[in-house]
Amino acid sequence: MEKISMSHEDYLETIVMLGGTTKQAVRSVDISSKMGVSKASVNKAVSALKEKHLVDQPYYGDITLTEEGYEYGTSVLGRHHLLLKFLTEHLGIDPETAEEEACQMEHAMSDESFKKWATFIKKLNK
Amino acid sequence: MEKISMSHEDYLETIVMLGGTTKQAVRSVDISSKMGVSKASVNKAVSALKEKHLVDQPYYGDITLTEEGYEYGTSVLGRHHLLLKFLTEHLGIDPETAEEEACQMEHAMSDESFKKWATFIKKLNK
DNA sequence: GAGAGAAGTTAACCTATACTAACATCATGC
DNA sequence: GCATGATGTTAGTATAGGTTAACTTCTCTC
Repeated sequence: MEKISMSHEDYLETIVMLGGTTKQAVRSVDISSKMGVSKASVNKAVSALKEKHLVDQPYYGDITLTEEGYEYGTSVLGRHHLLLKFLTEHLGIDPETAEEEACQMEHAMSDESFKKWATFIKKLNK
Repeated sequence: MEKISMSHEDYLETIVMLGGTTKQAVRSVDISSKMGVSKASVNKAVSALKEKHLVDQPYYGDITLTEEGYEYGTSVLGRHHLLLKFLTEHLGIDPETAEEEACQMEHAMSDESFKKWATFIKKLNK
């Protein structure tokens, strides 16, 4: 899986958060309001993600994920949840701050490292 | 302390890594080679940091940090070391990967959170 | 089925950050 | 003390990611 920019990772993650899959479509305007960016920005990002075959979207139509896009978005969201859990439950950081920090940190974690994080956190819970 | 961009944080951090303080000057070309960016990029970034009173530099002269710049750079470097230690020693991530990931994550940690991280890691070592 | 408002698109623009190339200044060896 | 190579500066360019404003298309209600 080719690495994409943090910004593009955020778009994929948001689409998954909104329930997007290869079947379930998501509206541009919902991405826009969820992320707090303009409709134009979503349009631009989605066009780029189309080029990379990570999302599909017909002209003036709703957005679905490709297999690869779904996998990518899901993995980003997984890292997000893991980090959020760690920051709040184990470090005691307040939820809003943890949310922000997880949002940044999730982009800096490789698949390899994710596994190690997961193992570590599992052990902590025992 | 006003928050600056990740890129500018990297420049301050690098200056501290190279031994820069309020007294000890650092050369532009050394920042350039350490960071792997062009001399022109260093010049631009340093100019911006001068405007923010985080570094000092006379025309064609070497770079020193202001009190505030030193404090900022030191704190970024501290977060870097903490994360690197955690990623390598506790998660078992290999040093190169850990270095890269710490480099990204360090920008997503507030002072508040840093303290919590430090406390947590101290406990792990007991 | 036509009009109005919501949603999507496009064009033009802005900022941050990088680059290269050309130029200016410094500093060292002879 | 001056030429040359190293260092610093500036100008012009590119790309990524965002914006607003104007336009197109869709959809829902009557």
